[in-house]
Amino acid sequence: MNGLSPALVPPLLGWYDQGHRDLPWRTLPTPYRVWISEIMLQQTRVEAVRRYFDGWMDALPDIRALAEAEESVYMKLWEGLGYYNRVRNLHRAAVVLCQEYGGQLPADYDKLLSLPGIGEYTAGAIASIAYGIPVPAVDGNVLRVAARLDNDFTPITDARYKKQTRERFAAWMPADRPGDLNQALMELGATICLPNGAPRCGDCPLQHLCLGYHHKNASSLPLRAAKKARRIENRTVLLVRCGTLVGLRQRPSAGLLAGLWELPSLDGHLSPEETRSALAGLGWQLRRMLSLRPARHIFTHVEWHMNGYYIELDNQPEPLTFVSPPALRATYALPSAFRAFLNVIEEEL
DNA sequence: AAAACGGGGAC
DNA sequence: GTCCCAGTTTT
Repeated sequence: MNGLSPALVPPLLGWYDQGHRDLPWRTLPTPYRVWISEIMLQQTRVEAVRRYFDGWMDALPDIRALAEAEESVYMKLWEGLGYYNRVRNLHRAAVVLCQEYGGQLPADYDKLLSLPGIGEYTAGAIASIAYGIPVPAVDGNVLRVAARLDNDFTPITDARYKKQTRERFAAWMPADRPGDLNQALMELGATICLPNGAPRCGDCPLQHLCLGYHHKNASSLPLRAAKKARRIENRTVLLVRCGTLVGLRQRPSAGLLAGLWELPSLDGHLSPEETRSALAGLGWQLRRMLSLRPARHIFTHVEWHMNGYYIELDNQPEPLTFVSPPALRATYALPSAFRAFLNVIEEEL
């Protein structure tokens, strides 16, 4: 009954070797593939990443291809995956790698850590999985496993708890198979030591070491800090057509959904009359206008409550960009928030 | 230390 | 509805 200790290594690796999920980025764990997969996996479930990984690799097979890619290309490949600064940082890091590291990811934890988008977890994951360097990779899974193993009620959202956990693993990371050990810990968290009070302790290879199980606290752990309430933003979204073309707008280069394309919108929930008036003031020549079914989209810290209008125009006013549905599908990265309204022209997309 | 930053799947 | 995910960066 040791809690988090080196005693977990043999049973955990033994369990991992008996069978684990077959993940595309693990079949050929080159540094580039490990890097891309780890960035995609930040705050994102494995099943979501599966749909993106191979497409990315086909389009941008190596670091140099990424460094030389147009912004619209890598943004489109990331469309719908969220946290879009991740893909901008991937590109920035690829440029640095080509300029300063000969187009290779360095086999060095601190050099990896210095790259844009690579923090403590990701540096540890790349170093251990791609290069066999004995450093920990402490993610949300590992924090949950650690809190239960130790019967520790410290909120795992506390930055000190994460740092402490990382240092405890670092003190005894085995030189043999550090990448598999890190992956086994995450695999355990994702398949056995499940969150939300639903651990499958009966199937756990570490049950005999687990203080949380011993004290019957496994399903009560870990503790997390309370979440903040989201603010609500009311928008009036416009699905604009001019002939067969769709009117898009590019979002500002900073903030929420930075740099992505979007359906144009107005602040607040506007009535048809208010909308007509506002658009006439902008020089939009309305031919036709229909109400669309309202929709909501929930982000981490804000909710959009959206009313929508389908609008046909006789002109193509600034600052809109008018694109054909095939061009929209192929080239313009649109966030998921507008999906409900785009469904109106789904058959064209 | 807290907030910003997406989206979706499971309950 | 709530939870939380193979987190990082900025404030």
